[in-house]
Amino acid sequence: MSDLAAALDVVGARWALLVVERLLDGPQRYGDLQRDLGVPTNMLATRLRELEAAGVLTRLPLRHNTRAYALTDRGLALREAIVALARWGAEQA
Amino acid sequence: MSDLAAALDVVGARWALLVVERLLDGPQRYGDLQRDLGVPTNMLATRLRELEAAGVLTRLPLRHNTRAYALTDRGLALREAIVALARWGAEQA
DNA sequence: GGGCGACACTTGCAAAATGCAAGTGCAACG
DNA sequence: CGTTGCACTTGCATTTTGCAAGTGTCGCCC
Repeated sequence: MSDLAAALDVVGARWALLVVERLLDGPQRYGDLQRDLGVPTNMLATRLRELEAAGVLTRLPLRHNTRAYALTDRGLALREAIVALARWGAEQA
Repeated sequence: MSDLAAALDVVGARWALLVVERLLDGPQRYGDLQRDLGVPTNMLATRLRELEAAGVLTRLPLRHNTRAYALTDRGLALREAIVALARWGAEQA
């Protein structure tokens, strides 16, 4: 499997890169991600589980039953790729 | 819609970026893409149609009933993003 | 000129991913 | 002790993906 295929195995699923992009601005809570991205709640829960298992993000416990999601170093390392893709997307206008 | 979401609308589907990556080495024929990538034939046909419609690649007619697929300038502009993603994928080893 | 193989697909259907809407559990607040 | 906010889960419809087999066209060979 190529390096690109390996990357897509982790962040190639729908919404995955958008979630990571949102977290580049700092830790976010579940409800914030949901509202900002417009992602279906079950998909968001699934992606967060997968991305956590892949070591891309971690859960930060906050008060009582709330938590925030934050990128790990591996997640932060996606910044370059995300910026490059977003720049390409911007050129389509 | 964010720039990243716009990009993913075009190249976010399964196999799309892998097809583009393969074409970065130069024009390829249908059968070559199929064998090299291991992509199901109906998916390949669908992706090639979509990527052509999006202006990412074009068909080059060859002899009789054969053709090759080549990246347009817009397709070539994906090189940076693909390299960045592949590099990230390689770091997972 | 009829059969054969290569090439580029299409078609039919099963399996998996995605999306929508409603429901669950739990802690704090009043 | 009922209500509210948050973080999910669950059930089911829709869409996407995948597998396998079939179609059409052209050139080649006998």
